[in-house]
Amino acid sequence: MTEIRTRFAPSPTGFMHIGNLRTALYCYLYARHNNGKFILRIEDTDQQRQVENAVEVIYNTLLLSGLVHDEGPDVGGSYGPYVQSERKTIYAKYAQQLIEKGAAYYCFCGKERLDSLVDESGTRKYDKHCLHLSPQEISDNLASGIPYVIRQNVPLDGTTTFIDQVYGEITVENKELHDNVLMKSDGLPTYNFANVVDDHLMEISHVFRGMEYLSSTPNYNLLYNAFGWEIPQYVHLPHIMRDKSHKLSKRQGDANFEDFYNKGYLPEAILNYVALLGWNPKTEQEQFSLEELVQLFDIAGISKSSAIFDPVKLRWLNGLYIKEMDVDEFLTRALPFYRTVKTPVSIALLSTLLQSRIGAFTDIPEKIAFIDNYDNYDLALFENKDAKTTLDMARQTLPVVLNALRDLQQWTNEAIFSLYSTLTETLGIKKKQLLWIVRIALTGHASTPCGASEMCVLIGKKLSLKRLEETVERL
RNA sequence: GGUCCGUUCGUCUAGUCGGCCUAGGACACCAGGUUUUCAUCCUGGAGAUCAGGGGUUCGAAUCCCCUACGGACUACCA
Repeated sequence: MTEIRTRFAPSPTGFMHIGNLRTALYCYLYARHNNGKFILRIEDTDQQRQVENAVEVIYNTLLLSGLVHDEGPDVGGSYGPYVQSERKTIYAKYAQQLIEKGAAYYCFCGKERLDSLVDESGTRKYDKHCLHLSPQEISDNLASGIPYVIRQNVPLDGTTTFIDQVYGEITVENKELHDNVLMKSDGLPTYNFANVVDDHLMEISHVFRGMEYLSSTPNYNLLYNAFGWEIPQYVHLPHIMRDKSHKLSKRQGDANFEDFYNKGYLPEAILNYVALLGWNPKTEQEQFSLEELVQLFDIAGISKSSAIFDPVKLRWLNGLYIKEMDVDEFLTRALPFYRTVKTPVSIALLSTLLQSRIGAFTDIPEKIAFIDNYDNYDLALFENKDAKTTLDMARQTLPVVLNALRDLQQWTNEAIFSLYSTLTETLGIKKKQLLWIVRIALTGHASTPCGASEMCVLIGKKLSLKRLEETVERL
């Protein structure tokens, strides 16, 4: 059995959006699942659309997400070069072969003539005008330096059939196909040509790509056949949508890997979520490590219909991963987001409090803003229907609590909490009531990611007492 | 316009060769419980007549046909 070889072939035109990432993931999973090779190839044949640093973005994304490639521009391999712009002479050679076989031809038509071919529906189909040029005309044109392209010569009759691993058997009439440009006038190939040559030369066994290529696949097969090459297995993937009728686009900004990463999403969570968008693992499990995904991945589980990207579910999954992180790791990731806090607090405690309460690390500044934001809070907060607390109750309770806390030697959560417990008895109120009142006095907020004793530990004895004094004063 | 592809809860989906589907799970939502408010966690609820219409069949979300809607392609972009 021949080796499984998959390739991720992005063009360096900007960010790595979620759809791209999923294609890379599936390529990776399929290759690893079958002990095959995962190859990275850079498709940079369109010089106009090149974006500075886009290749670095690709490397970085693959690196961060753990999708390690076996061959590629940076790691080498025996099928190189892995950058299309460096394979120029290869394409030229094969294009020549195609011309000799009659499967392609020179075309000297200019823009004006091409535009004149547009029909009433706005479609422009090339009329094979240059196919009928005499050898003499062709060599004259070539000699006089008239710009040219090389076009595929698609048969006028017959049909082309292929089997896609996701969509099944697809048949198209050849007369519906266009004589695509294979080599551009700048000497570089189009995707329509380069992908065929490269996939063959790199011995790619399974071609994973977006389903936008489904309708041009017959063109590619005609090319494979003209060369006498074996056609690879096709795995066309449904699109990931922003909403019911819009594809996720690079322009949208927030749908790319780097942004999510920078917002504090974990690569494992992003990968996990993306894997499940359009693929079903045949279990009801929702959380998977990359290794588990490798184990389970199966083309049969890929769905045919497009999926809408749901940031809410990604967030939930990310929260799950965050809760499972070990404390030190959490602390490291969270630290940069603590900078906004001016009040000195216990970072370790803050982290344990936060870990179960955030869906992404960028939630932190907002979640901890209450620490600094204390002055002149609304005293009406002491009135709570649920706990049945009143302002009066606060007036009587807080001075007692304040005194008791002043005398407390051990400033730990346990000590403080048990102090509260004893005080409820001496004051004759419910624990829930005391805790509510004290927490309000310490935080000035109805809802905080910590309780009345945790807050004391968090901001320390000095500040705790100061805040309580302030509140007693105001009451 | 033409060609190709798709259509199950708001969203991601299960549903292999028609019967166990009075359509299952997850997110989101709602309610209750635990908890030091919040969050976590636990329990429960609501939510799809399977796009619509015709067939085939004893029986269809599952097979066939038509219609509608959505998407892709129709570039010297990939």
